[in-house]
This record gives sequence, C-alpha cells and structure tokens, in this order.
Amino acid sequence: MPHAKTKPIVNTRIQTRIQARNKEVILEAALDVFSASGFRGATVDQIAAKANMSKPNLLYYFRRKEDIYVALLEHTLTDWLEPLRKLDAGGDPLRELSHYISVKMEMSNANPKASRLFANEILHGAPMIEKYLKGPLRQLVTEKAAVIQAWIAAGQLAPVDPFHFIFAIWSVTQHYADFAVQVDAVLGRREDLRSAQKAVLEILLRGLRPV
Amino acid sequence: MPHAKTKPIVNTRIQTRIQARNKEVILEAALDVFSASGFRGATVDQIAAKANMSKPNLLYYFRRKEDIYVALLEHTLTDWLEPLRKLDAGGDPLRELSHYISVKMEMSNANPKASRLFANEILHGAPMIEKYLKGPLRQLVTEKAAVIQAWIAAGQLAPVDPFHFIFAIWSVTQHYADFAVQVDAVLGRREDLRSAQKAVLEILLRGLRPV
DNA sequence: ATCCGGCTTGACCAATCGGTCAAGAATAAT
DNA sequence: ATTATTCTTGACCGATTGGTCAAGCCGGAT
Repeated sequence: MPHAKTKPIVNTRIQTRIQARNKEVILEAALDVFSASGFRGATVDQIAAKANMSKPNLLYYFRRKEDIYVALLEHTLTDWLEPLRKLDAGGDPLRELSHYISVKMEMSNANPKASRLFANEILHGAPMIEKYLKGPLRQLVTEKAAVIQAWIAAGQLAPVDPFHFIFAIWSVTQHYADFAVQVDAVLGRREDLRSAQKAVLEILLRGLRPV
Repeated sequence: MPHAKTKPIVNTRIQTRIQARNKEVILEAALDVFSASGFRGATVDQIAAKANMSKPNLLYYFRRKEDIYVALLEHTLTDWLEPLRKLDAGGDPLRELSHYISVKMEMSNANPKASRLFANEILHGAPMIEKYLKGPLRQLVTEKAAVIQAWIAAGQLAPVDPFHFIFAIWSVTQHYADFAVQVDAVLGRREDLRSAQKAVLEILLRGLRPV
C-alpha cells in the first residue's frame, strides 16, 4: 500500500513556494467572490475560476470552502484593528482621534471588499468569529475606551460615552465602503475620499472640544 | 381541454381573505429567513416551513423566490423613509434632527430584521432596488439636504455637509441593528435602547449648535 | 536519469435547490 | 346540490453545489 490518502498538505513541513503563492492567489480570488456574494452565495467554482485553477486543485490547498472563508476573515481582522491599537494615551486627544478616523476612512476606501466581507459576516450573526469579537476585540476596545475616558476626566475632551463613540466611528467610516452603492446613488456620482473624510471629521469631532 | 395552467393567481380579481392572510404569513416568515441568511442563503423550503405551508403552496402565492424578496424590500422601504419625510423645514432645527434620530433608533431597535434585510441588499450591490435608490430615495434626500442647508444659511445650525450628515445618521442608527452581535460582544451585554439613543444624540448633535 | 514527493485535473457523486405538475380538498356561487 | 373556482400538496425534475477519487504530471534532490 503506497499511500492511503492523496491529501498530504496537512504535513508539518514548511510551506513550499508554490503553496505560498497559490494560497495567496486563492485568498485574493476568494475575497472578490465572498465580498460580492457572501459565504453561501459564493461558489467554490467561481473562486477557482477567478484563481485560474481547477476546483480540485483549489480544494487541495483549502479542504473546505469554509476554511478559505475563515482564513480570509482572520487574515483581515488582525491588521484591521491595527490603527485602533495605535491610539496613544499620551498624545493630543483630538489629534489622536482625528488620525484614527482618517486612517479608518482610508482603509475602508482602499479595501472596501474586506470591509464588506466583515460586514456581511457580522450581519449574519458572526457565526465564524464570535469568539474573536468577545475576546481580543472586546479587550482592545475596553482598553481604548478607558483611554478616552481618561482624556475626558482630565478635561481634555467633552464628555461622551467612549464605547458608543467608537461604535460611531466604525459605523460612519465603514458606511462609505459597505453602502457605497447607496451613497453613490444618492449623490448621483462616485463619492471621493477627500470630501467624505473632511465631512466625517467635522461631524464626529466638532462636538468633542472641551468646554 | 378543461384548463391549461393551474396558476390563476394573476387574475385581476380582488384578493381573497385567504390570499391576504397567507401572503402576510409568508412575508413574515420570509423576513425571518432572508434577514438571517440573505437572498441566496435563504431557501424556499425554510420559508415554507416557517410559514407552516408546503413549498408548492407558497409558490402558488409568490411564483418565484425573488418575488417574495422584492415584495419584502418594497414593503419595508416605503415606510422606512417616512420619518425623514416628516423633517419639517419650519420646525426648530435641533429639535427636528433630534426627533428624526430618535425615531430612527427606535425603528432599528423595533425591527432589526428589516434593517438587516436592507443592509444585506445594499451590501451586495442592491441589484433589486437600484432604481429606487437613484429615484425616490435620491429625490427625498436631496430635498431634505436643502432644508438642512437652509437652516445653516440662516445661522440656526453650524455648517455641516447635509448629505454626509444624513449618511452619518443612517449609519450610526442602523449600526445598532445591523451590527448588534458586535455591539453586544464588545459591551459584554445586550445593549439597551435608552443609553444608546442618548449617546448617539450627543455624538451627532453636540457639534451642531450654531456659533 | 531516475525517483519521489508535491501538484494538478477530468470525471464523478450525493445532496440540495428552485420550480413544475397533476390531482385532490376546501370553499364560494348559483 | 351542483358547479366552478380557489386552495393545497406529494411526487418529481433538471440544475447546481460542495466535495471525492484515482490517475497522471512536474520539478527538484540524488
């Protein structure tokens, strides 16, 4: 008996160059398809086609459709929160928040597909990443909410609920990626990053100057 | 030849009581299923089961899955914008906006499924309601943006881009329905309407008082 | 050059899905 | 009561889907 199964990819060896490259190609194609159609709406064939690959070949790298989806979410999630991590308690409050909001706007604008992928997952109850939300995400937000609260206590910022303020930042910034179709339809043109960024900064920050 | 087809529901007669009732039941069940799984994720069998009905019977009232979905969207869309229509140019700006935001928060809270249904449709490019967005929606928003702009011109409101301000209201209020899982996960508890409402009003309106 | 592991794929399968059909059950009109 | 119309459903169908399998390919180490 030469070998029992034809799926040795689970081996403990280091990734081949081909593996690294193909996994990358697959994830890129999958982001396209998943963000456009959601998890159930996307088909493995579509992803394989977009990756210039046969379906069995794709399933050689990711055993199940779900594996691609989860890998994509995790891959995205980590660096998605990086800007929030950088919120510096020692910096100037309005400058720090302004910077965070700007960066978030730029990220949503640069990678709307990832934003939509994430939004879709949450919208459907976040079955795949519930643990992440209740763990690392909650941890980080709680920490940064404390930073904002400290700024308020020090009189450097007008009093706002820090948690809800963070939610407001997330919702408004992601809105331009997730609801782009609606924004463009209402405005009658493609929205440009600059003016949206300026407007959002004004709306969210104008009320925060301490009395 | 007794009869050619068994689908006479297209007739021009007035709706039967049974038709009215069953269509209602179907739409209610469909809202559950579509909002939870999206259009492609939902199956006709699921909807039929939740409506206590056989699949062929359901398809007797709505010929195609898509018909239920569209009916649901249209039915929801119209009264969804009612609060914005009521924004009164003659009223006190801050009171009017405050009222609008409060009502939107309450609607999202009372009917999160409809909110998610809509969000999902937009997220996937709004294939079914593109016309509506570019037509009636754009019309209404343009009109109300002019109202806000007039308030600003009269010095009753601090200068803000009215379109982006409306987007901000939509995104923040809907966030509590569409991203409820994330909100709850981060807060570590079910969010209550009252405190969210209060926080949102402060965040969105504090900066609007005229100088 | 050969050999061995990783790489690739055509053909296939069982399950699920949207939708059809024909025939019977319930209801309303006369 | 009879008839015509509406309502309901079990059985079924073709298409699509996620995933499998066995066999061949290819490249790099020796």
